[in-house]
Amino acid sequence: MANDKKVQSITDIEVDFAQWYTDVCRKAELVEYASVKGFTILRPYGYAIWENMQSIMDAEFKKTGHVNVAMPVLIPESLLKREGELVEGFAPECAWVTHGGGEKLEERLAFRPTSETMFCDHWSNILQSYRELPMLYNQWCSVIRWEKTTRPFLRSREFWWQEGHTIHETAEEAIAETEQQLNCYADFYENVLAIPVVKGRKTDKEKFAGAEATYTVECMMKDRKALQGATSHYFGDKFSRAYDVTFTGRDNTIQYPHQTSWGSTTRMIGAVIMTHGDNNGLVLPPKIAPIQVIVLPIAQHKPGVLEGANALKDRLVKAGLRVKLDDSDNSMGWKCAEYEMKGVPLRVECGPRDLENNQCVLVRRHDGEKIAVSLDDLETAVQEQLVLIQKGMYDKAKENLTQHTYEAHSLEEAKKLQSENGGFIKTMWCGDVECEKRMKDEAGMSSRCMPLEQEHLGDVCPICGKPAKKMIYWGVAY
RNA sequence: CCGGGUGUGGCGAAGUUUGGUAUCGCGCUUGACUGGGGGUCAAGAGGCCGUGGGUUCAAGUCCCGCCACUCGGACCA
Repeated sequence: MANDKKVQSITDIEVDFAQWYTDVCRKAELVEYASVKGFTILRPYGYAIWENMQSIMDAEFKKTGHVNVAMPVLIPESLLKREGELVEGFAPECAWVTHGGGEKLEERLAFRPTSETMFCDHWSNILQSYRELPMLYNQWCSVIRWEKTTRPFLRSREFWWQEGHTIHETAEEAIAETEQQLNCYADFYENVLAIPVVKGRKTDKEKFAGAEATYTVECMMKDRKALQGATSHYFGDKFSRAYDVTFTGRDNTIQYPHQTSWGSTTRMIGAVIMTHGDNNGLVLPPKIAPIQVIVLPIAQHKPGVLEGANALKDRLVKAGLRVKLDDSDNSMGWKCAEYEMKGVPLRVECGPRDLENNQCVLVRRHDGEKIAVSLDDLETAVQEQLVLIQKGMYDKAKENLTQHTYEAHSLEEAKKLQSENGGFIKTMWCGDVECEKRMKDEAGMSSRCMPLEQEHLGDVCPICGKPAKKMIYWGVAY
């Protein structure tokens, strides 16, 4: 029942995953393409999801002392270029402003691809004493990176995100911040988005340009490809030195603060789509769903029905839920399909027969289960279901992750597992970038991360045979 | 950036081979009947066929250029 195809306008997930994804994005009215390639319009429904994500995350950031700021959108070229690795990493994908008011600028300006440079520049002007540390900043904004291949949410030339930037008196504090924010992301993914993650450290090849260490949460999509969910970076004092950010320490010497940055983007919406979605469209976890409950009156022109349905809606709103009642003249079938496409977690059906029996019918989006409940218990029953749905969605995604994480002891085995099953392949690794490149060339997989929770799978690197240093996850990534 | 594909009402397509009155489905508007899984009927509105040149009595259709989008590859949150 749950897998019955009810929405005809969305390509089947088994037929063409990429097309299915695009169909969902558009049929659920999340995005529309804009007139410049790689730029998308986040439509009200899509933006509402983002707003829910934002408000939950923002509250978490504030709990740990972070404050929001707003930095300029343009970076002078000379400022951007002060740190070599960052320039190398980002310059190729910068968009540049060369003219202002019709006149050519003396120095061209980059649209921010990320804002480390501006935070550093700002700090170099305001920081004086260790007493002012740490500075725990965050900003919600969009950035521009001139990507060649673009897809809604997953890779666009402009994307919305939050970027946290902090400076600390000591390396230990900065490292602790990096870990804290990584855990913040992991918790958000698991508890809010209902997406299980693998927490780990990126290899030098995959880490952020200019970072000392990059930590990541990696998740697995329904097509078993990997998606980098969010990253948290430790910079040491590299940027501080490059941008001359200094403070007077407790011992009255000039010191360089230790820095972190961490970011998560609207890509998380893509992760939700590809983790939970099905052939009927989007499936949203209750915690971020713009509409948690859709109330559908049946035969609404019959006396008492609409009134009954409205009363029911009012009770749920009063209980603190995000509820909508659709009393449009569309047919029942149309409405069911519409809210399934949009991923509304719970549908409440309320018709003449139900009202006669003092009941209504709850239908769960993620598994199609129907439950008749007495109107006496409406609020508790609905709230209970939303909790169960949130958990049910996580469990289902966790099963996909666990089932498709494999262990390999040779390059051949890794190749075979990848081509037959997809998913994550875990192996030991010597730490050599050459082995990483070989895995990419021969098996098509990049390293995802070295999980924080290490397992001992053997003593040697399966690629080169040298002694192994770490257990590492591989996968085909978005 | 390399290779393939596609541009025709809001969306999806047919028509292009062989030049000859702009088609279909969905959606939209108005009204009626309906209503427990994308309802039925009726009447409407909406298109210089991506763009610029050329060939021709005549171009959506043929020729040349450009642009955009899209799918693979390389690069990336």
